[in-house]
Amino acid sequence: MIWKKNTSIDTDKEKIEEAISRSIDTIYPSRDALRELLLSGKQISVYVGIDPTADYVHLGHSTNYLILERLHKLGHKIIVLVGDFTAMIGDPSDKTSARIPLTEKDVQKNLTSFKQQIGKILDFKNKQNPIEFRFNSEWLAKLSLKKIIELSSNFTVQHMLERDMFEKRMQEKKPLFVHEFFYPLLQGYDSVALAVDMEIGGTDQTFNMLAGRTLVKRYLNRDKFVMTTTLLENPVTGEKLMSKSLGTGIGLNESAENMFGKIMALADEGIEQMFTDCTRLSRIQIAEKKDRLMAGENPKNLKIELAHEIVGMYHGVQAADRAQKNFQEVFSAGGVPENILTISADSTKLLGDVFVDEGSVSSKTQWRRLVEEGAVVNIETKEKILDPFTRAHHGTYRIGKKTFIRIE
RNA sequence: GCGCAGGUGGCAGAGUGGUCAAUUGCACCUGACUGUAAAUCAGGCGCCCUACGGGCUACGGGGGUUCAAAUCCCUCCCUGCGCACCA
Repeated sequence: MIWKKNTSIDTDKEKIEEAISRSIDTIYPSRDALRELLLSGKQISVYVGIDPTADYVHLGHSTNYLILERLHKLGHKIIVLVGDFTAMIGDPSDKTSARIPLTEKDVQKNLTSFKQQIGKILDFKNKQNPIEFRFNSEWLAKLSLKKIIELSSNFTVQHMLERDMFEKRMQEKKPLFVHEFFYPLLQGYDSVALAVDMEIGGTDQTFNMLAGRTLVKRYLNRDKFVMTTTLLENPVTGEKLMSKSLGTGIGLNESAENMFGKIMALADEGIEQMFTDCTRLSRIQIAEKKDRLMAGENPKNLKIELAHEIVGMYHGVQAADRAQKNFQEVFSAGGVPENILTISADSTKLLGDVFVDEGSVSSKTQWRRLVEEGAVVNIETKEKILDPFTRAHHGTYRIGKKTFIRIE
């Protein structure tokens, strides 16, 4: 890969500071060293790895891309590495991650969706300094057993076992498979193959990224920087905030209305972190928000601004305006959303069957429960549905708090 | 290879012949309260049946014993621990 050496590198102090101080947990070897490198005017290459087994990108991931965006704007080289080969092993950091061989088609499909979502943050159209996409199967699939053995010889079993996840599983006497040791090894080798200057990832990736640092030092005799970013968590319970398995994630491709609503449902305590990690507001602007909170302003206002800001990033300002208006009308004032699912049915059918067939209700038993709980209301007549065998008359229905369906 | 202990619902983890569709915690759903906050409280949480009742499918896979099995027996698969191996 050849790129122009004279790509202009921005060494603006404040911009650099913004890029290396925000949403960051730790920088290895040190923040000072990184600052110095960025101030030197040299172009560095930075990569972030993505998992091609799913096309789910949520607000927690956006943190990394916002940092990459800042670095990209400073003129640095950005590489997105698609872990199509490592996906076959499954990252031990996340025990739910799939260990399935993906077809090329799956990968391409997920990648297209990924680009579409991340494209709202990163500028994939920049021609002067294009963002590069690489696949680690390119080099990992070709590794010989000889090379693999050699790679393994860079780490001791004790070193591997130091990893939190492994240590914990040892202690809990849970299975720990040999092939799982290869994950950090192979991810580490990615850094060598790409010959990058820095890798960015969540704190859960620390071990894997540091393995890369070790290998880069051995094979390329260079210092690879590792930047770990903070994970969004519930400040009260410490629970991961954006968890697929816990169902708390806010996906980047969700509708403006859903996204707005989910952000409003987050705990107040997380407002500041959300502004820092998920928006482009400057540190100064965020400090102002914080001051208002401290001064006793209703957190709801700040949260609305947060939701508006974030929805605006992914759906545009107009959609954010609409989502806000919609939110205030529907939930604050008890109205009905503008765009609701409309299905046609006639009264020869039972209302419950219509909803189950449509998918809003998971089963007839569940439907019966919902009716018994008083969760189903015909909004037009303001009447609760009390009989599970009510026929599907025309009208607008609300099931629970969030589901609205109109029958024509 | 040998021995011992295990494999239960989305996860964790009880239950060791009928009262088990399976205690409990987390997650989830609904209601109350609210700012659709969060926290809290109450209820629910396999599926089907116009149901204070009935049926079907489920406790790693397969087979068996029994009127009756998640629970007992056989077998296969998987995991942990210990021994052996490490000259």
